[in-house]
Amino acid sequence: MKRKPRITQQLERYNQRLLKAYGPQHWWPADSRFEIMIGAILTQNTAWRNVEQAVANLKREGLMTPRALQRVSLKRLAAMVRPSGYFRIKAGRVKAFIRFLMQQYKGDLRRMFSEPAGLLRSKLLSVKGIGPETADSILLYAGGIPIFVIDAYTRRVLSRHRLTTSKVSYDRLQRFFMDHLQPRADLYNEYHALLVKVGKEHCKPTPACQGCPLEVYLYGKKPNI
DNA sequence: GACCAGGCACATC
DNA sequence: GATGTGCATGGT
Repeated sequence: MKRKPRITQQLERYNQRLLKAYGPQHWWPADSRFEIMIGAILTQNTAWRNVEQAVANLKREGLMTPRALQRVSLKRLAAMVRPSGYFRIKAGRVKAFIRFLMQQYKGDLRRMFSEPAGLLRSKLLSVKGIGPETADSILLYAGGIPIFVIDAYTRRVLSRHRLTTSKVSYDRLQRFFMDHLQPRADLYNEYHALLVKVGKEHCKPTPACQGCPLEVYLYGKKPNI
């Protein structure tokens, strides 16, 4: 059996360390695929606890369905998502996504996710307010499609460990993971969630590396990309 | 009060 | 392609 490339071994070692330290994260926390997609928009550059309040508002008001969100006024929607910040922007983004979902797939998620993944990704990216991270979160966490999600934590953890440079592009960093790991949705799901976890615990802007499960000897010397 | 949080669009060079 | 700015709430 062929020996695995060094980077693959290193990325797998990181995953094993994090899994051992924190256990499965069971992402995405939501009651439905639709709720995951709305949450993906609302959590843009925002702490998840704030999103929880906005999501709770929507559910309490019976708005967590494509039809209901299609009908609700922009003003009322903005009031509902207010706790998640950027509330006027995000209300517009949710509306834009709902328009896309209704026009392209008649609000049917099964129809949406039966599209070829690459085509669906590019269509999602064409919706105003859906960028690479939000699109990939929808594909991976709502669609179960094996695509690696990159976020600010992923960047910070890897660059602090000198696996990558700090300003590597989204697409390159995503390719870095996907070129060296098996294309498995369950693996990508947990790995990304664990990177967020260790980011929250230890890889803050001001490092708190004491007790981090990714110990110092795992640090590389030269960035791979 | 400062800083941060599971981005994105848009203007400008 | 890189860099800068506006968008906004809520917790530490």
